[in-house]
Amino acid sequence: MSISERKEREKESRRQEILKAAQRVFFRNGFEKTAMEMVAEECQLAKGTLYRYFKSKEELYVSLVQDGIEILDKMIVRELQKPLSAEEKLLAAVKAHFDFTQLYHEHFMVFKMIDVGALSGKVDQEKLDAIQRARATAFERMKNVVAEAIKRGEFKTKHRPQEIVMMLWASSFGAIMMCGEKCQQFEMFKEVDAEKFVMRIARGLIESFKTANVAEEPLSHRASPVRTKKTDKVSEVENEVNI
Amino acid sequence: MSISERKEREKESRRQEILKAAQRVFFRNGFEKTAMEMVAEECQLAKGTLYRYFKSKEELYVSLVQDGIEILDKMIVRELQKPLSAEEKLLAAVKAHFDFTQLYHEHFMVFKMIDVGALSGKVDQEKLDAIQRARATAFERMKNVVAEAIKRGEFKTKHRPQEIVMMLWASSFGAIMMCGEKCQQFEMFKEVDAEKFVMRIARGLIESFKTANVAEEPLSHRASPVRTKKTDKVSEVENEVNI
Amino acid sequence: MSISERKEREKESRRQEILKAAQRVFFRNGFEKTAMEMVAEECQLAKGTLYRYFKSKEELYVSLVQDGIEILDKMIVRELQKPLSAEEKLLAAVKAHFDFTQLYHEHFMVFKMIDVGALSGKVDQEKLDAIQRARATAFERMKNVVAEAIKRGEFKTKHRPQEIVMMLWASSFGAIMMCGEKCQQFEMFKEVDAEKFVMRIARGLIESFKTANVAEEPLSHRASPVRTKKTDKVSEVENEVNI
Amino acid sequence: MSISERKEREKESRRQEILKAAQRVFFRNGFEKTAMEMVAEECQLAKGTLYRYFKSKEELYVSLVQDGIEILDKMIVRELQKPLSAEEKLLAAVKAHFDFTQLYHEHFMVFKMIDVGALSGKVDQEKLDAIQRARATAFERMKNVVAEAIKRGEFKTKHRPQEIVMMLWASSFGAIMMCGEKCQQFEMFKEVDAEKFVMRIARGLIESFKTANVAEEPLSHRASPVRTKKTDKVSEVENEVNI
DNA sequence: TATGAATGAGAATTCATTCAT
DNA sequence: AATGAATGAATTCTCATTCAT
Repeated sequence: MSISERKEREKESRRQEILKAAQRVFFRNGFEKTAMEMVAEECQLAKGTLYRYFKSKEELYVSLVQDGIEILDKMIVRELQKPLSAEEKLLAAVKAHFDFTQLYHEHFMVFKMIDVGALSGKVDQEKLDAIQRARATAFERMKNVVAEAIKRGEFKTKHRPQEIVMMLWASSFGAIMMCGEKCQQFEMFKEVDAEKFVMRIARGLIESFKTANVAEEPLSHRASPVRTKKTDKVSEVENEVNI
Repeated sequence: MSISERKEREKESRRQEILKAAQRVFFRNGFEKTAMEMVAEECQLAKGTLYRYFKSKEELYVSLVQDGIEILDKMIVRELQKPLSAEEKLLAAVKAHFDFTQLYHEHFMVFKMIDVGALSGKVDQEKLDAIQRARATAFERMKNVVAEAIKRGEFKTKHRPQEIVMMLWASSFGAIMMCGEKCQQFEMFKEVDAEKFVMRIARGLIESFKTANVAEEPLSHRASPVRTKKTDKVSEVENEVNI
Repeated sequence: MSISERKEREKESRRQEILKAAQRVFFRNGFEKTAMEMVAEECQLAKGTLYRYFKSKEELYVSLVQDGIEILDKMIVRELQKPLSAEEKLLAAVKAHFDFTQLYHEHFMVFKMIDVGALSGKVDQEKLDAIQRARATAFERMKNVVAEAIKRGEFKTKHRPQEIVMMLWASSFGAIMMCGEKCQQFEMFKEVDAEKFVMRIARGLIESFKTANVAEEPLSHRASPVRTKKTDKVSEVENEVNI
Repeated sequence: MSISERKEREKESRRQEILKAAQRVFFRNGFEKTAMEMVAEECQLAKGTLYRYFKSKEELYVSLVQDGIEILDKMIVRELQKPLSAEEKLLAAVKAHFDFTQLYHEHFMVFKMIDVGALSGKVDQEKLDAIQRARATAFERMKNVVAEAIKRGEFKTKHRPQEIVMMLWASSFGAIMMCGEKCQQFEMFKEVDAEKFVMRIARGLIESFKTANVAEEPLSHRASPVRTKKTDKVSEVENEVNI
């Protein structure tokens, strides 16, 4: 067995090497601007070899994501298992999310591309669904933490636990994204300490769940879309704005 | 003069037509998957003609972004000019940001996708700078609103006005993005009313600027980077996580 | 109009040029061994240009066939319209078929590949069907000739007209193929005069339709397949044969 | 010796296994669309192993052909040895040819597809010569049968024995091919009983060798090629045809 | 002897950009 | 100014063959 075992392990380790290289290259250039040739060069292999391990460029890319999700999930779950208050747990989870993005910067880039929808159509929906499911796990745990906090009276919010987690997640995500190196939207974000920035937002938000200061209305049931004047004519837009 | 004037106006209007078409197509397909041919078809012009108005695909794309930013900027500034409290103004600004994304969905898509890094060299730096400047305007106005609020004691935060705005902006951005149709990350975001969701986050955050409940530490001067153990070896990562 | 007309004509003539070049190259090398690059070189165009006229290698190839069928069809129909006896008409049709294969050698190659099944799966079935239909026309006319000959007593055969034409066609086809330059099955075929060879077979066969010498049984309704001992084991085969 | 003998036998049997597998796969997909990997899988061996037995893909393919030819040859010769009239022998030979194509369908497929020209350089000339020689054997015997028939007055033809066999062979080949499952040329061939169809043609042709009804001119020495107007200009062709 | 990982030349196709008309 | 035919570099993916183990 040891012989086939060793081969198996070698094969896996080669797979990992490719993933590592792919990470670096995809990160530097983005999905579209990365050629398989570049990945091959990065890991000192021939182009064809990549296809022994991943059946297409997309598959390679998505594998990156799957690996990443598992890591993120573990990092968050680990925090949630610690004996802390709900607030502390949630903050720890946000911190884990943040740490993940810093430690595994490249993985985060890949997430972002998915979130931005840049991959839909390019990859088997099946595979994307699998990622969705994997991603939901950490989310589920956080929901439980919130549910208990509400039950215990630690949180006074009228929102459903799921909504609480969504708010936390969405704002952290935005914060992390804005502070990212590649995000060129605003120069000024370069000046802040990303971690503190993210955590401050989370704390602020959580505070609003503990007190009953903020007027809360139900968030679900997407009432009526604001988007009444859907238009794509630039000129009309201009007028509208100027009035 | 009237003859050259008319020509000028015609030229501009043709430019706008191209931009409109480009918007639609870039939105539908993303930057990479959009061929100039497609844009040409969409606006019933020949491919070659596009190059009379925009010197490259990238330039066309960036012009789209610039237009969008200007619109967004105007929408925000308009709100800030209204006679409201600081909190109300900020909420109105967030609302304007949200409305923009709904009204000018395509423009927002284009924003999200932009990776300015990939454009340098392909687009005049001048143009890129113009975008940065445009983006900064609304931001600046919001900063002023916050500065006054702090001065008046409406906000009790220790953070600098700029940081307040950044927090607001980042979390709104994250919220809007997560609720976007193309965002594949979590199904559950489809269930919420995007506007209420975004505004609830903003209100929660602003609340934390008004009270002094949240422990605040300086955000700026990225003290020491968290990212000490930068690594790209997936296997090591596993270990790290499991301990 | 003359301007767009001229352009139209130029476009068509360019298309024809490509077809001509493709014919030569596909003939020299066969479908699989022909690279688009080679076709491009042959007609002094860039690779990409080919794709303006034919959307894929297969499409280019099949277009060759379609053109060829039309020509063949015309050649045969022309013969059938002459005021001749049934026998003479059929012989003239066979001769036309033969002439076609000599004059448009390349086209014939393409037919052969279709007949051999080398294309199925590679080209839209729809397109192949269109070819079938086109091909059936000449056949239909020949059937009518035979039908009349039988009615008039010129032919004494008990077979249906369709079967007569099939026999004639099949044996001519085999003869033409065997005499083909590329057919390496037998050296000796190089020694005969292809035309005489083909015509001699046709005459012999037709003779057997005129006299009632040959025992004729119904050809239709594929009775029971001979293939009882289907096997693909080479070794068993050997044994079977040796006994 | 027994040990090296056993080895030898094992080696040969392994070779046969590979051939069997190759047959199946080449038949299913054709030469070009068959990857060595597929053959390897089919016979549960590693790709590299195939190269111990056949020095290239082409060589493997040609070996298949060679095997097939030998089988066909044996089948025909067996018939010719029976105590029958010349006509009966020839018909039996045609029947054997037909049976071969039904029994060893895959082999026949391989025959049909072979384009020996494409193989020169990739396969030992020696091997190609062996094939030519193998093919000639059955042919030679049939020639002898015909020669005797002519001498005995059973056949009244003026053609040389070789030509008679060629005619028989070519028309049978065409008939068999047209009735083949993969032949896309004409739907109608599906309706006939292939065996009866082939045999009817053969009988008709042989009949014309027995009587002196058909005007016979020498077939050999390809007098003057018909193909005088060799052209590859499609447009000229059109004109030619329409006149 | 058998394996199967690695190779790298090569093929089809796309598309931004140019330029003659 | 507008056109759209032509270009050819670039990209993804395949697969026959080799070779270290």
